[in-house]
Formats: sequence, structure tokens, C-alpha cells
Amino acid sequence: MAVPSRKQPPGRIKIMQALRLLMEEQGFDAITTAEIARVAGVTEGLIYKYFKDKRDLLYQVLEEMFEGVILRIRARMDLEKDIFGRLHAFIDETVAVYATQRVFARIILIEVRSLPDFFTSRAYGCVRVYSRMLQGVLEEGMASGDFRQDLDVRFLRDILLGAIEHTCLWGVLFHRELDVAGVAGQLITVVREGIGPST
Amino acid sequence: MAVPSRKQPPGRIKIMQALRLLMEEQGFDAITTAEIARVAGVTEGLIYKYFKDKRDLLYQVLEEMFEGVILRIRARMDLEKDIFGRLHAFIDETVAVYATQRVFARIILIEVRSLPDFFTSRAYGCVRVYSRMLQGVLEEGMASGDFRQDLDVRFLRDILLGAIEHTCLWGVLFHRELDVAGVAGQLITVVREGIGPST
DNA sequence: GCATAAGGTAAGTAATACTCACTTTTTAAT
DNA sequence: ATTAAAAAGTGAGTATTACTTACCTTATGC
Repeated sequence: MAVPSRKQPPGRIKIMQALRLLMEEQGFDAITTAEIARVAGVTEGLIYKYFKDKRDLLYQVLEEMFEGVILRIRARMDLEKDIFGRLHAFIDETVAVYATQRVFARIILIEVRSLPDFFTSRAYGCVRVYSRMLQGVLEEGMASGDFRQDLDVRFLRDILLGAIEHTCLWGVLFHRELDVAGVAGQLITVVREGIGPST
Repeated sequence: MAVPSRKQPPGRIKIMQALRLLMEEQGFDAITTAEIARVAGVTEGLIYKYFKDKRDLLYQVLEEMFEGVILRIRARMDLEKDIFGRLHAFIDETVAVYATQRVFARIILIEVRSLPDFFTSRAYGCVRVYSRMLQGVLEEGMASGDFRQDLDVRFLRDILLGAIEHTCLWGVLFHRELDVAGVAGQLITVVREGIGPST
């Protein structure tokens, strides 16, 4: 689904590109529909031919980017054989995405959280798929005995997702470089062995 | 500072209470200034006598609540002697706050993140104080040798903060009960010992 | 070659955050 | 007590902006 980039009307594409471009420099709320239309080279009314409202436009832009991100992470994970390798791949690739795709990172980490209808959007479906990927690895690890058994998989998943997001958040907010290997490495260390004195 | 609840004009207090009340049921963006004024029993214009703009009102409400939260967490931590006890107190009390003070939780976890000028507000100062409390514990743990030495304290702090926030996020978003002891317990377990098979 | 639908336009509307000139109340010094 | 001045509060008005609607234009299939 959402695949045929062929049949998409040019105006629709230009509108989505315009928003992506504008979001390189401004937050979503600061961007007006008039500005989007101007940059896209179309009229304001056209936006509402293809998008239910301004937020729906944001969600569809996010969905488009998220599909690429999911493919990228999945491909990277498929290269790894052992559990911790796959876990590391997931974390490392996620951080790498946040580091390089700033518009994507800003949308997912900052913008959509406060928009209520996001959680019924197709873009949120991507979040669930993404989240499920991590959960899958964790379940494997439980089943194989590589991870301790006394943890709730969903809790553990949320702990990891939160840790990843928050370690990247400040860099994304303040446009600072992200030390991808550093963040991913520290995360994996903590997760593997905890913060107790090294064994 | 910010103490004298005496000298505050009644209108100002009523406006802040009105926003808190309205936020029990609605998101910040969905609340209009007209509605705030109506509930407060004052006119719309008065809001702008005491608050720079609508967001500034939100920040001041948050700041007021945050001061109480900080006192509460600090008091709880001061009861604990050993490092892991203090760490557990910080986590447990934070989760308890998110579980019981839903308006506070929603503002800090969901609303302010996308508002650019939040990070120059006094309320953000509270976030820094709060965050510094955790960092203090971690530094102690490093110094005393209770924690492993090869971790960056600030990374570790962000990992923990993110983990706490994210494990509470869905409950807060979807108005579900939070299993305070469960969340805090799992977090402490992971942090202490990692996810490797239990030793 | 024409009907039909899809792509696109332009002017208008309602809502809402915010302003400003003004009035009322409180405070405090003579 | 009187009054000046500062603080508290009002209410009508404005600019912005997301969104609508009726209309035009171009492409597509039969």
C-alpha cells in the first residue's frame, strides 16, 4: 500500500515536498498553509483536495518517510545473526536515522505527540510496526534464554524506545550533532549489563 | 522565588485554575482563550495582563506544579541512605507523580515539547533542576564505585529519563491506570542488572 | 468527439489569539 | 478623610490563518 508514486498528482507531491522543505527550518505550527502553497507553487485550496487538514498533510509526509526508515532498519537487522547483534542494529540504525534525517526526527520526536488524531492515523501504524520490530527481537531473546525471563517484554520495549528517543532528543531539539556510535554503544552496554560495576 | 501566593491578584489565580481544570479533559491546543476566560469568570483581555501569551500561561501553570513535584521527590529521596535506594525513590516517585497528577504529566510529556519558547521559560528551569537531581545520584554512584565507571553520566541520565517517560507515556495518553510499583520495579531491575540472564 | 472525472483556482468565512483604550478598585501618603 | 497613583479588570476591535465552496481547466476513456 501507499506505493504507486506514479499516479500521484504533481500538486500533491509538490505540497508534500514543500512541507518537508519548510520543516528543515521551522516547526510545524509556525508554518502556515499559505506558505506551504507558495513554496509548492500551488494555491492554498489545493491542499484540502488531497489532505483532510494541515495535520493530515503532516501525517502523510511522516508516513512516507517512515516507510523508508522501516525498510532501512529491517535490512540492517537482517544482516545480523545473534540476538544482541540484531538489538544493536535496531538501536544503532534508529539513532543513525535521527542523526541524519532531522525532519523525520523532529516530526516523530517532537511534533506529533501533542496532536490527538495522530494516534488514529496511518502514520501511527508505522510507529506500531517499528515498535513491533523491537518487540520481536526481545521476544526472541526471551525464548532463547539470552535475556532474563522475569521482565515484561512490553515494558522492556518501552524502556528501550524511551531511552533511545531521549538520548537523541536534545541533539534534535538544538540542532546538535549526534554521536551515533557513542549513543548506541552506551545504550547497549547499559541494557546488556546494567549499571552495576563491570563484571 | 515565585512563592508569595498572597500578593497574587485573584484574576490571575482564577485564570491559572481555569486552565488546569480545562486540561483535565482537553489538550492545550483545543482550549481557547475565550473558554479559559469563561471558566475563570474574567474577560479574555485579562489573560494578557498577567501572561505574555497563551503558552506563557501554560508554562506558569506547569512551573507551579513542578515546584511541588520537585519538593515531593526530593523529600522522598532524602529518606533513603544508599545509592540504589535513592535511585529507586527518584524513579518510583516520578512514576507516582505521572500516575496521579495527570494534567502535570500531560503537559510535561506531551504538550510543551513542540513549543519552541518553552526551552527559554522558567518552567524549563524546573526540568533542569529535576534532571540535575537524578544526575546527582548517578555521580554519587560513580564516585562511590557502586556504578560502573565506563558510562557517561549524562548519557545515563538521559537513558533513565527517557525510559521513565516512555513507560508512562501510553498510560498518560490513553488515560489508563499506571502500575507504579511495576513500572518502577522493572526499570530498577533493568538498570541494576541489565537484561542478560539473571545472575 | 464528447462526457466525465480529476486537477487546480480564487475569493470568501469563521474562529481565535492577541491589542488597546478605557473604567473601576485598591493602595498608600498627605 | 482626601486624593493621586498604581493595580485590577473590561470589552470592543483586529489581523491572522486554517479551512470551504463554487467555479474553471485539463486530461482520459468510450
